[in-house]
Amino acid sequence: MRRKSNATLAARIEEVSLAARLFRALSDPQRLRLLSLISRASPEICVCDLNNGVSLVQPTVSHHLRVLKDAGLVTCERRATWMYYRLADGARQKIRRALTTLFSRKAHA
Amino acid sequence: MRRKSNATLAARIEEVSLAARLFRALSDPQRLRLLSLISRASPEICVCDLNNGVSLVQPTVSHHLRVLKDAGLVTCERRATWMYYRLADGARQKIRRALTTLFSRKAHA
DNA sequence: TGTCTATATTGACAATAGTCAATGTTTTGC
DNA sequence: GCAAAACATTGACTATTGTCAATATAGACA
Repeated sequence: MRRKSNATLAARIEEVSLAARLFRALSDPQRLRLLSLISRASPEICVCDLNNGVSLVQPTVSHHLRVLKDAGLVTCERRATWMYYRLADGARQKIRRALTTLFSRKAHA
Repeated sequence: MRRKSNATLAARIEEVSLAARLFRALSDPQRLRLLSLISRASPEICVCDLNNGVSLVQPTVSHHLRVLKDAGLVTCERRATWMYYRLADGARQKIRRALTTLFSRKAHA
């Protein structure tokens, strides 16, 4: 029984596309700095602190946070007037899996 | 004796910038597919095979290969009229190190 | 209700990036 | 040297992205 089919090929193309979107979220220095600040928080950090952490105006920070959230790398929660961001569960694993997909020998169609 | 100084802060900013550049090279699906083809080759692959591997014209493939090379992810070598690309030594480690920089708790200034 | 604070969204703009056609460069073989 | 093949580079065009100013939204509190 063959292990590869058109279905898995299509799935692999989708995987590559997902991986690319993930890496794109990581491809800006300011966004990387924000993610770094978030990932080192214990376990969360207020947006106001993030605003102070980079040399960008507030709407730009908000934009980057949205990109990180859309990529599934962070989650946020509102408490009172403040928004708290934290690393999403399995964010590191998600990236590691993307790399595995990229480099593993067997996965090729 | 304090372990962090302005010098290491500057170094960290540079590290973040480098990491972002690395991830940017990985942020395009077609380029990711090319890198995937290269990484699965044993141990190298001819550009003509890469051209057949994606649905892009030759100059576009050449452009993507240059981006990958500039990022230090692949190397190439000419033999006769053919160019052979292979994964750069330590390409995986380079990415892994970028992720470590990004997520490690201690490295923050 | 109204005001203040924190954050998000919208709109505009410049810069960057992906793509292709056309052209250039290098090597081979006659 | 010349023609052909393999690959790279250039130039042009469009789409996407990062940034900011202006505005909107949501919650706290008087």
